[in-house]
Amino acid sequence: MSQRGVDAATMLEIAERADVGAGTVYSYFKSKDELAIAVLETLMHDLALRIEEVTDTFEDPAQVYAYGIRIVLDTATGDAHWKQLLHRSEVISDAMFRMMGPFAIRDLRRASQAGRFQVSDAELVWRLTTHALIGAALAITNDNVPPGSKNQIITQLLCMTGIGKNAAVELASRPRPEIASQ
Amino acid sequence: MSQRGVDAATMLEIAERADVGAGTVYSYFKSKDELAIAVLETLMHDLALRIEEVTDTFEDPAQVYAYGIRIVLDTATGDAHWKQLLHRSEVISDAMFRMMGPFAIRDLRRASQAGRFQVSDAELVWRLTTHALIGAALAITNDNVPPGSKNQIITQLLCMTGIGKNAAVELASRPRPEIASQ
DNA sequence: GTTCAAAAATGAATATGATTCGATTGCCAC
DNA sequence: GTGGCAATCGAATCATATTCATTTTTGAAC
Repeated sequence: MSQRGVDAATMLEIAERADVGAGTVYSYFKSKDELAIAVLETLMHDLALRIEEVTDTFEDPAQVYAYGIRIVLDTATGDAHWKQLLHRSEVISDAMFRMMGPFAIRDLRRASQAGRFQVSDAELVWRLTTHALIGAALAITNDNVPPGSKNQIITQLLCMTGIGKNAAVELASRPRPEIASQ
Repeated sequence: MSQRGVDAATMLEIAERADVGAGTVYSYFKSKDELAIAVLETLMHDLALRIEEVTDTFEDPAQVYAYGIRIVLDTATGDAHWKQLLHRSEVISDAMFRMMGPFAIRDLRRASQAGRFQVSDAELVWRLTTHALIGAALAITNDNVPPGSKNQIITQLLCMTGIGKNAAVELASRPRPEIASQ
């Protein structure tokens, strides 16, 4: 249903692909925007779960967080579905804040308790991070930032956790296990 | 021309306000989007110049940067024109990157040379900062983040410059001279 | 198996608003 | 005055999201 991005597709195309009439979509979603948000939320939640599967075995809670945001960045810049969505960045960022927030905020707190991060307001840090991350993904997609800067992007975002520059660099460059696809 | 936000207004309203025919706008701007971008760029550039006026007298280059992003946050959350524009955050962020970038990136470099910041890629830091800042402004406007968090927002963003947590807190809480209005 | 009311689905019609374009106007050089 | 060029106009076009009167499906009751 989100093959080419909800925004790019017309409601007619979406309805056709779903094998329903044009009006039927509206008995499931109040508006096109709401449909887009629902698709986004599904996408986000799925990715969050796949990340959890991998980070389950990590020792360092700071690494759980770092791995998560890196995978989001990789997915947002690599996956065709996501690329289409990127030009509604405030909608994406918000969906990300809500769907992945429970995990991310938990990790920020855990890592703070473990003395790795120094985050007093985890919600705020996560809010800023989502916007910056999606913005960075958009910039890479538009060739405004080279894909090779991904490591540095993650490093900068980790700096917001108060971990300190050197530790951030180290954390961003740790090897990353593959994530389950789809 | 941007009384209520370019996006909210129809092209007919815009044309009317400018006392021209509906089609005439298109001899100046290729599309509504291009018009919105032009308005945005003007807004950004004006603000950048007004900020320069104040920071001209600052001693500490780090404070120049900190003051600038704080004023942008205040303006984006306080000014009616800006609020309307916020829900196209990727467009705003991009205009901000381009129009205020020359100043901001200069300040990031100056402060780094002065040993206050530790920024290796000023463009990247500025890119992330614009997205996070506009995202934060949107969050405040939508009551997702209390306006009282502004100081902390600036603190977190300053952390991306590698200045360190304590120095960031201090920098964000310095008194701020008034800026020229309009 | 038939009946019928409620629920779900339909898609043609509506509404909104960006964009186009042929006609019109204003302007200037000669 | 006149020809021609550029700017301007706004009605017509086009694209799409959304609505809603009608049709179809469902499933409970007999």
